[in-house]
Amino acid sequence: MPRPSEPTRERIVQAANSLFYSEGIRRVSVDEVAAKAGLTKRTLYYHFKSKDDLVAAYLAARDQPNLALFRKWFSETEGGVPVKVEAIFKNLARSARHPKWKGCGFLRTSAELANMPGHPAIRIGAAHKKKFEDWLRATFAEQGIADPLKLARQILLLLDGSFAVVLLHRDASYMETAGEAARTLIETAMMKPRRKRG
Amino acid sequence: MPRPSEPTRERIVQAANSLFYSEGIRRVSVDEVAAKAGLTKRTLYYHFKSKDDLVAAYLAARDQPNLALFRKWFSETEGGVPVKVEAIFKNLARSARHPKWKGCGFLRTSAELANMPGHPAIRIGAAHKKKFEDWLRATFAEQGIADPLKLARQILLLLDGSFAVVLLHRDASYMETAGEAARTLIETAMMKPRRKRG
DNA sequence: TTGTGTATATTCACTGGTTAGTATACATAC
DNA sequence: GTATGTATACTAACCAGTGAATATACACAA
Repeated sequence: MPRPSEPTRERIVQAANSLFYSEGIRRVSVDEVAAKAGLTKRTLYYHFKSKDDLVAAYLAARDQPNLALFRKWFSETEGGVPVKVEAIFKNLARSARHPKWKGCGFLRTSAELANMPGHPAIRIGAAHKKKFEDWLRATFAEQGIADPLKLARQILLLLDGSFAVVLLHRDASYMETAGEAARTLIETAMMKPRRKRG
Repeated sequence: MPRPSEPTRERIVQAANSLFYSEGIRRVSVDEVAAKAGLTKRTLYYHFKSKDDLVAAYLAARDQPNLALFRKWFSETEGGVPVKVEAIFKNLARSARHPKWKGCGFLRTSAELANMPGHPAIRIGAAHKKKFEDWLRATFAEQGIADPLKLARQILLLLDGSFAVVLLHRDASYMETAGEAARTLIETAMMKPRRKRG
């Protein structure tokens, strides 16, 4: 049944997403992913050439939705940039309190595959974080902040730090603490040598 | 050969440390650890009741040495607290440039075992980070900083964020960026409502 | 000094289960 | 009648944990 041909691959990626994210990549077998998608392993291997390929597809599918969510949280918040960025952390804290939350899929994958530095999935994760960093950098540059890249990286460090710390302690309040730090850093940067305005 | 009885267990933990850190917990088999320690799997299971037990011992062995290193980097640096804390990040960046560096063992373990929230190894990791946080908090409290716990957590977030980001991008300069952010946050906190002095 | 028992420490060989990936055949659509 | 897509059944390797036996050190009795 070739059918529209896309739903199958899509279903596999969704099953992979659900299982890899909640159980870990090495913990989940290809058979389990196939079963969750409602088909056989052999069919899965028709659509993906290897488990590594499937892992890469799993992360690639998380890239745009994640970025869109951050942008949405930013733009739907009233106020200046410091407050809008802090809102991302507050929303993230709310997500992190959900029992099914298990940290950042990109970071957990890079931790699990730390012995395979060139792995495609790690490249996808790195590109994802670079996109976020660049979006922040552009946002800060619009504000006339002196070194927008440095500030963007500092915010990214706080964000990824909160993913790691909250996963370890299962205490989402660290995310709000990170948000405060982010706001402080942005405010400090905006006070200094402004060229445009805030 | 009972012998002093300690070197064997010690050798096993060191072998586990080397393999789990560089390859990942789920990637390394108990047989591999035993082989690296120069004995049989059955002997390993005489000293440890399960692989989970061995994983916990692996992290427990990293706890004190890691903390001692941070304290050493702090105390051997000349200057005020902001500079001394920044020195931790600079030293960490130097470590991270070593090819065998693979991030923070505690964080990587919590990422790999994210589906087992109560795992003993995760508890050990959480306790380790709490010790570091508390040492920072005490240090900041001595400086008369208004909310030393909050500041300590913000520094911790930057530290763990740099572990995660540097592992993903393999770019240790993020650690120096995190150090600058830490210094900024500490300086900002010290400027405000000081009670003692710096 | 010699024999004997017991706790400690180690090995060999095995079990039962899992896993990534494949050879082959079958079905459907156009 | 060929492309696409799916399933059955298999391989070869790996892996956590165990059963049974053995070796050593040492305490104590003869």
